[in-house]
Amino acid sequence: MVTMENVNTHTNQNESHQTLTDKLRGVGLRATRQRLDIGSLLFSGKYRHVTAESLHDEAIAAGMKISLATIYNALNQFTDVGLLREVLVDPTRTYFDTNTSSHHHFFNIDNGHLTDIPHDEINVSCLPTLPDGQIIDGVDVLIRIKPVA
Amino acid sequence: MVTMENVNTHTNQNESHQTLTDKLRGVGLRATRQRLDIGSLLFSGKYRHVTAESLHDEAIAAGMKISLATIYNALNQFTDVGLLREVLVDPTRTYFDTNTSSHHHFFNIDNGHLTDIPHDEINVSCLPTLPDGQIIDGVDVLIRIKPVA
DNA sequence: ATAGCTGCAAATGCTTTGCAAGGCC
DNA sequence: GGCCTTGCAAAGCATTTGCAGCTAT
Repeated sequence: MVTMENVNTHTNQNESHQTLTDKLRGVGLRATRQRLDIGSLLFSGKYRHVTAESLHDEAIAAGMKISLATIYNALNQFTDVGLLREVLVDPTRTYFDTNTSSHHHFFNIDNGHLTDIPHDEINVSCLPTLPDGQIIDGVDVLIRIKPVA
Repeated sequence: MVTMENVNTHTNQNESHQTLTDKLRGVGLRATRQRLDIGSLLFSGKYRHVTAESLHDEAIAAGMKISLATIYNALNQFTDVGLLREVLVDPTRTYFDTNTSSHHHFFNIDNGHLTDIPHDEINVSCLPTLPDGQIIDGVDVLIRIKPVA
């Protein structure tokens, strides 16, 4: 096997990685090269929706060296510590959302594309009483959309 | 409910199977013993939430002879023709709901239990405009609940 | 130094499928 | 009889895990 030297082969990430390092340490995770790499893809500004595979493809395309297993591990760890949020839309795969605040989604059932709906643009009046001894953990609204046939 | 006898000729079976037979034929499916059996479990009055495995366990416990593969096939066929509805709650398995009308759910994240919320007890004000050329296919509201820690 | 992380491959768990035998119409 | 359905086992997928080697702190 070929041993690669420990040099980042993709561009311009020192300063964003600097911030990411703090972000990761702040939640108790070591700032490894792999976590910094995918963190730079995920937390670069705009909110994103990814699957393990889409993120892996993207990382590989960007020249990063990271295995799919590590992507899975990182996405789950990021979710555990609140850096990401899982979105339930497709029973066959798991979507992760970099927007962890309370908001909802459009899901295009035709192409699998997810779009955010700002929290204040949806109003859910929840009249029903909860089963006894239960409290609300969260509310998810998914609006499935499709092309005008 | 217990099957009284093993009728295997063209003789009439019990009357709930009689109704089911029509129901199945009405959607273009042959009234096979297996489909009638699980239909009797699913459409016996009250609305139900099942997974392929839970329904299989139940069928076996009721003395029915049916394979898990056939359960999967039947649940998918029933869903295709509108006799069932898929509910997205758990990325690791598929839930089916015998209530196909517009309504929402409580999902107890502690034990995986699903509860219906009548349609008129939830009000979703949908202000956001849809992406161009798209129409709404459906709206799902999932309220995740948990025990009072 | 050492506890934690990575990556590969194998394992897992749910779901689907190929195909021969059997059942419904 | 002909075509659809069933059931088994095998395949398929997304995801997780065991473990040896590597790395961050």
